[in-house]
This record gives sequence, structure tokens and C-alpha cells, in this order.
Amino acid sequence: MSDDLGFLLGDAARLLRRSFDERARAVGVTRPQWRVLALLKRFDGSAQVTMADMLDVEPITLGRMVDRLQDAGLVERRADPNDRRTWRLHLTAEGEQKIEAPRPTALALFDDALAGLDATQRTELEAMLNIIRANLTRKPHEVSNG
Amino acid sequence: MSDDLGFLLGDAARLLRRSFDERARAVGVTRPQWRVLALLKRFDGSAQVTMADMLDVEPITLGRMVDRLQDAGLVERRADPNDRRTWRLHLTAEGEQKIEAPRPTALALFDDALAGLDATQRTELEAMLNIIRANLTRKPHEVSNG
DNA sequence: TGCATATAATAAGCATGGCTACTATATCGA
DNA sequence: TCGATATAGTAGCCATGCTTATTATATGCA
Repeated sequence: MSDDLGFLLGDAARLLRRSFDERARAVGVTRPQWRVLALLKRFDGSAQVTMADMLDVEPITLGRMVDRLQDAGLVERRADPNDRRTWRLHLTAEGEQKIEAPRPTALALFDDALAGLDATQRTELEAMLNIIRANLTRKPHEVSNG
Repeated sequence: MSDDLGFLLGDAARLLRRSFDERARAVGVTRPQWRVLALLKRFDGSAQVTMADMLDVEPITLGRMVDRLQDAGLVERRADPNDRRTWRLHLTAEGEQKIEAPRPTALALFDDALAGLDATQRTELEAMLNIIRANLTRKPHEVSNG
């Protein structure tokens, strides 16, 4: 029933996450880090709180990820000229390069994961997952993935 | 396409997880801990490696969870008479009591999450998620080989 | 029997993600 | 202008989950 469905959803997502991590280990960027970089490419110069909101994680979670990304030389914090509390985030050249690397891996994985589902089913699955996401989202987010 | 689907699945699962955690905070058992307890009720006396396998997590992950569950008095480790390497896990009375507590919360949450999907759609969603799970449960090289 | 290998569990170290608490800075209202 | 409140970010602590390495014990084979 809906009971199983909830667990199933969690299971499928966890397996997907793990499979991606296994395959993408060589890339040198984790999946969540990749999300940050990809979003940053679209919204370069965002404040941390904005990024956290778009990624739907807590500001402290994003802050710690940015610490690591900064250590790795992939992201830069720059002061905001109008608000001394905020950092503006910017991709470095190296960070931008990292974005494309995992994409083939992701596409191959999704392809494997969805094997046995035809185009109609995939469309329907996407629609249903969108409904679920909307049901669970407190505030509307324009972007919740990279 | 399948690109979006992968992220969508992750998003939906993350939102579901977070919503559950928010609602179930008062219960005093986390969602993964609840999984352990519920499985242990069905398979009382399992070895840690067996539980880890059923839960599809690494043995060390389960081991640490059992540490905490043991500290909380919900689970007991007992020596295996035939194999001195293994611990047999058992629910305590208190642990058994904790199992039912989150269930109404989970059911209400799943209900909210699946609002707008009729019975047919839910059945189909379940079938599709089962396929995805099966696709990802196979070993990585088997998956990539078709 | 004895040695090689496999298995169960744990240790150390890391990343993600949450919560509460705190600092620094902005902003709003009297 | 000043005080209350809101906001951006960080620190400390915890749980989950992974990888690699290590210890103890079983087991299989010569």
C-alpha cells in the first residue's frame, strides 16, 4: 500500500545515490557537490542562503560544503559590497570544468535504472514524482536540482 | 528526460525523509533506527551481517546503529553459541514498544505525499519503483552490461 | 594437521545533513 | 536615533552512510 510506496521511494533513491557515488568516485566531486557546482553555474554570484534555499538544504549544510569546495579550489567566496553579512559564491575555472565530467556517468546510470520502462511509463513516472515533490514542498522552489 | 527523472527521484525521497523526520521527532527513534527495529521484530535473533544485508547498508553502518540502539536500551546483543564472531540481535521490550509509535505518522505522511494520485496510479508507481530498485540492486558490472 | 582464505565485526576517517546556539550585520518602527 | 527584530553565516554536536584497514574466528584444502 502507500506504506510500501514510501519505503520503496526511499529505497530506490538510496540505491540510485549509491550507484552514482560508486561510478563517479573517480571524478573527484561528490553528487551533492556536483549539484552545488551545476546550480552555481546557472546562478553565479548567489549568496549562500539563496543557494541553500534552491538546493533545499539548511544554510549550515551548504556552508560546510562550500568550505570543502573552497578548499578544493572549485568555488570562491567574495564579499558582497552591499551586505557585509553575505558571501557571494563564484565558480573557479577548475570548478566549471568539473561540472561536465559526471554527466555521462549520470546519464548511463539513469538509463540503467530505468531499464524496462518505456517512454510512456517514464513520462508518467516523472509526472507522479513531480506531484509527490509538490505535495511535500513547503515553499515553491524554482530549482530543486542541478 | 531520464536526467530529470533521476534528480526527481532523489528530490522526492529526500523530501519524504525530511518530512518524516520532522513529524516523528517526538517519537525518540529515527527513521533508520525504526527500520532496524521493525526488521528485527520480523527476524529476531539475526546476525548483524544478515540485518545489514536485508537493510542494504554496510555492516559497519548497521553496527554503529546497533551501538546507539543498545545504548538506548532498545536492542540487545547476545553471543552466538556456534560462532564466536557473530552477535545475535534481539529486541528488548522497550524496543518492541517503539515500533508502533511512528506508524500513524508514516501513514499520514505517505497519504499527504501521494495526494492527487489515484489507486491505479499508485499501483503503477509501485510497480515502476520496484523495477528501478531491481535494476539497481544487481551488481554494477551486470547493470552496465545490460 | 596446518596454512590459506573467507567471514563477522569493529576502528578510523570522511561527507552529507539536521538541530540548537551564537555572532555580526541590516532593517524596521517608534 | 535607538531599540527590537530579522537575516546571513558559523560553531558544536549528533546520526547516517561510505571506504579502507584491522582483529578474531571459521572453514576449506592439501
